[in-house]
Amino acid sequence: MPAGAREVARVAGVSLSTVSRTLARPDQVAPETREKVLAAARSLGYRPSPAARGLTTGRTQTLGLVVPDLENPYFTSVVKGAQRRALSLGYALIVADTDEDSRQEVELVRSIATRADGVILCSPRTPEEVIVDLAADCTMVLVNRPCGDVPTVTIDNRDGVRQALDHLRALGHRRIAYVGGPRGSWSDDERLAAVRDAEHESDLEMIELGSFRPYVSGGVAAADLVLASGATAVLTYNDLLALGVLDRLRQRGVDVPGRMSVVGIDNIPAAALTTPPLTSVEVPRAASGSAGVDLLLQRLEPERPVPPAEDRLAVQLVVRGSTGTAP
Amino acid sequence: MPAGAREVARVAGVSLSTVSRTLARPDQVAPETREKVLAAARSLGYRPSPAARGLTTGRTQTLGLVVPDLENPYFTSVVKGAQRRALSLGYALIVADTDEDSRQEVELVRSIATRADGVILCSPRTPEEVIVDLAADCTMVLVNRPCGDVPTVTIDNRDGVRQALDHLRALGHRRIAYVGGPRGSWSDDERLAAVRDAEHESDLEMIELGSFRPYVSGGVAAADLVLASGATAVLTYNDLLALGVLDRLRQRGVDVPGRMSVVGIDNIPAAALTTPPLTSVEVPRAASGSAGVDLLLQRLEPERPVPPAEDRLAVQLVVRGSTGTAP
DNA sequence: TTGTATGCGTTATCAG
DNA sequence: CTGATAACGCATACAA
Repeated sequence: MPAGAREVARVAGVSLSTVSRTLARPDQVAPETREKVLAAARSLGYRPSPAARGLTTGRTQTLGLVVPDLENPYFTSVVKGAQRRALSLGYALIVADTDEDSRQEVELVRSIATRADGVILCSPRTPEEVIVDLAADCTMVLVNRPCGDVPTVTIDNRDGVRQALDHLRALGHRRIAYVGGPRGSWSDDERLAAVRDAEHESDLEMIELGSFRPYVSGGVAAADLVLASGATAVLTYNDLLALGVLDRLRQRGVDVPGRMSVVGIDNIPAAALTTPPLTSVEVPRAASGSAGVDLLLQRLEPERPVPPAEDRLAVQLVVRGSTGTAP
Repeated sequence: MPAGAREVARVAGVSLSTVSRTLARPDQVAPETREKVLAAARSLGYRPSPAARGLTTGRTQTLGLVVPDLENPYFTSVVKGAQRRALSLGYALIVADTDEDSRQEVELVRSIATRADGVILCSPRTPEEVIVDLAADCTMVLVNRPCGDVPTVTIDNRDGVRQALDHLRALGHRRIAYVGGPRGSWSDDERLAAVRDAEHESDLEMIELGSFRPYVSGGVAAADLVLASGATAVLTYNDLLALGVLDRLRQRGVDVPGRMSVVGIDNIPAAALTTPPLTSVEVPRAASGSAGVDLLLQRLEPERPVPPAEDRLAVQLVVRGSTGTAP
């Protein structure tokens, strides 16, 4: 149904190769011929077949993105950022969700890798060896976890925790709980490490709780432990956990921030809408996705002049109503 | 780098076509040969090139999905549902976000259509003619808006409004505001029509407000109008608007549901987390995406035995704390 | 049941 | 600057 280059050539009265050349390197064809070809192409609504092109060039102009859960607001933003950037660079983006099941992840990535020039993988908990293995025969980059020498874009987790704890400390809190996320995830490791550093380098007394699954339900469960711990403030692994904590505290009639201050990490959209609004560490989620694309393209097209991809994104505490002076 | 069918043939000691046949129609090849081929393929990590296959078959085993905004929780779920279903049927899914800019939508769809066997389009506000035009040379289906004779999966908007209003009426409310969404969107038309029907068929007095952009900010703006209208309850076009309304009401010290009851539509995850939790009409968002894929496949592979795709999905009111008896 | 030959739509190479 | 021709990797007649 769609017109092919052959027909464009016929209509324009030139050869097939001239058509191809006109579209690929317009400057290597006579202006006059160029116009004829372009006109013919336009009138026929010609669009080169990416499949055919890919066969000879080896490039599909398509990237892949694999995340654990599309509905997790964190990854939603990563997808948005990656899609936007990919599109603007002329690439389509295949998106896949592993449903938190890292077993099918390898197969998924391999499958996508055959249709794409490279894939961006968000996989917080998959074993390092598995990823290194994968990276051996798929060109890929990682988001939010370093692994071997696979190119990675990360965020400054430690600084985020530091900012949050500095804030709480300034408000007079000394006994602070940390509600941990998925044990073994790089982010949780980093955040936990920063928590311990803070404890050693200041007069803070940190109480480590967890791990919890990084969803609202986990936070609900954590809240009671936090209360029992005698802490006057709590920092959670992410905002979803914080939302759960807030919800449970409200249920139990605990005043926030009067009796307990709460800080989350990620600054997802919902954070601004709770009662009270959640103080949270803003992390550049969309920028992570965008940077993932840049990093990947840097490998795919070293000649393209892309901005030197940042690989360690900065974070910034956003103070809202859920934190106040210590009781 | 990746092994080709030719090499598999060499290793297995058979011809190229036998390899191809073994994978496509295993029963038309001698069991013994089959094993040899499969073994060779496995040992080489052979994966057929989708591009090459697509060239001869005309199918890419890829679908496209275009939405206005990936970060809108409504579409996030549609994407999740579509991705899941596509994957389970052996298709990859290219996802694109128009950033609410329907001008680039046509080009985007066409571009994706060249790489996919069909595309699912969520486009609430694009003019009908534009879509009909597009559907003329792209095989596509629509989600959440009927248009000409393009296959569409919709939800039962009218029934949703009816359920919401029945609920409020049962609680004694008689004067109810409706905060409208994007004028001209099919969903808003339907919901508005249901609102008017309800007014004519009962003793309800409906106050139409709007239109508002279907985001939290719109709800914040709408809240003051709602208060001024003398209504005792408000139904919003969607949950995001309802969240905005709730937020503003809290700011102004209005008791919910004591002085004002609030009902949203969509039942997005955040609806359960507000204070008070939001009563909302659950709409099967993920199922919409899933059904979109089914509908598309029904056209692409009429022979495949798929469940007869439902094209009008049912909704169900979920009552939470934001609604109570009329003051 | 298996192998041979041809074509899918494009790019790339090379000769004109 | 342009045109003929050979790949690209696989599927599918058709022949054996």
